[in-house]
Amino acid sequence: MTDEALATALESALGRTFGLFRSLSQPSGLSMTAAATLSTLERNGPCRLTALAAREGVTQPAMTQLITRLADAGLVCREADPADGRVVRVSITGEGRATLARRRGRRAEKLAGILARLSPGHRAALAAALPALDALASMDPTSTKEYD
Amino acid sequence: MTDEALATALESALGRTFGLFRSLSQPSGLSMTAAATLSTLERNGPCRLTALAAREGVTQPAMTQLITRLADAGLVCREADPADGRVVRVSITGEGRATLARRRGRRAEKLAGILARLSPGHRAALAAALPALDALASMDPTSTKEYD
DNA sequence: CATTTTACATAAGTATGTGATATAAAAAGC
DNA sequence: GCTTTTTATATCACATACTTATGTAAAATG
Repeated sequence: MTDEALATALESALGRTFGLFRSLSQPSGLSMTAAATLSTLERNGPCRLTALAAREGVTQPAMTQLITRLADAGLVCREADPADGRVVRVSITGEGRATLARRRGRRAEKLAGILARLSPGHRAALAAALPALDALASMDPTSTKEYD
Repeated sequence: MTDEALATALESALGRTFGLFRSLSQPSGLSMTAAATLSTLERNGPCRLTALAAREGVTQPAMTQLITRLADAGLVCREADPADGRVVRVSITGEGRATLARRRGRRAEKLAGILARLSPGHRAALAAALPALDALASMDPTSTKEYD
């Protein structure tokens, strides 16, 4: 399978999972961007605001606003960079981790119910692809670095 | 790996790919929900409005408005059901298919650039998981039918 | 030290979602 | 057959989370 064919098929499949993925959570609660941002912070540690915006595919003002909301909710913490007075370093708080864990538990429960209806072979294939999906999720869309 | 562990890991990985996935398209153009809805219509054929809403994880009013916008843009077509005067059957138009294909091409090109930076093993794992991802994408979040 | 660039904030507008409710057709009860 | 209830969609008012354009202050550049 060519890279181009893989990319096309993957774009299509992931795009179509979007609705299912959204239906895992009640409309109240964290937005997709908020959850993804918290996840990124949990996984990669403190991060600049602009880098977060690029990572999550939103504009810088959108990320400023999101971080303001998350900070007001106590889920993230903004700190000044001692070496550069312009930058804001954002990190996840304990409460942020706890919120994320609770959300993940609730969503995983629903997702498990859906996965149970897949064939065992499909479940095994998904399990085998987890490291690759994780690597894909960690890619920086702007970077040109090779091999995750 | 237990089903619960798979669900948790998958929820996390897919959630973190969200930002990358969004960054594949310019903010103008189809919204994620619009693209996913068109994809569903392309794949599954004509569909009731309420069924589409459930499928895409949005409320019925949201789907009514989305379909109105898509119909105004000529990407979908709403028809009355001859057998039931209440239902609206939505189908994708040729222009809808063309729009979707163009979008898919542009996004796949960007995604291919990102996939190229993954290890060959990871790419192979993703390719192997495509049928499973596709089956997952086709699951109805509300149904209880077994084995996709 | 003036100029440009970079990092973030603010403001105003827009798109897209929600909940509550209206309408009209079909199904159900009796 | 005529209410009553349910189902499918539409409409309305409002909330949220984006966008673009622009402002401000710190750092880098010449």
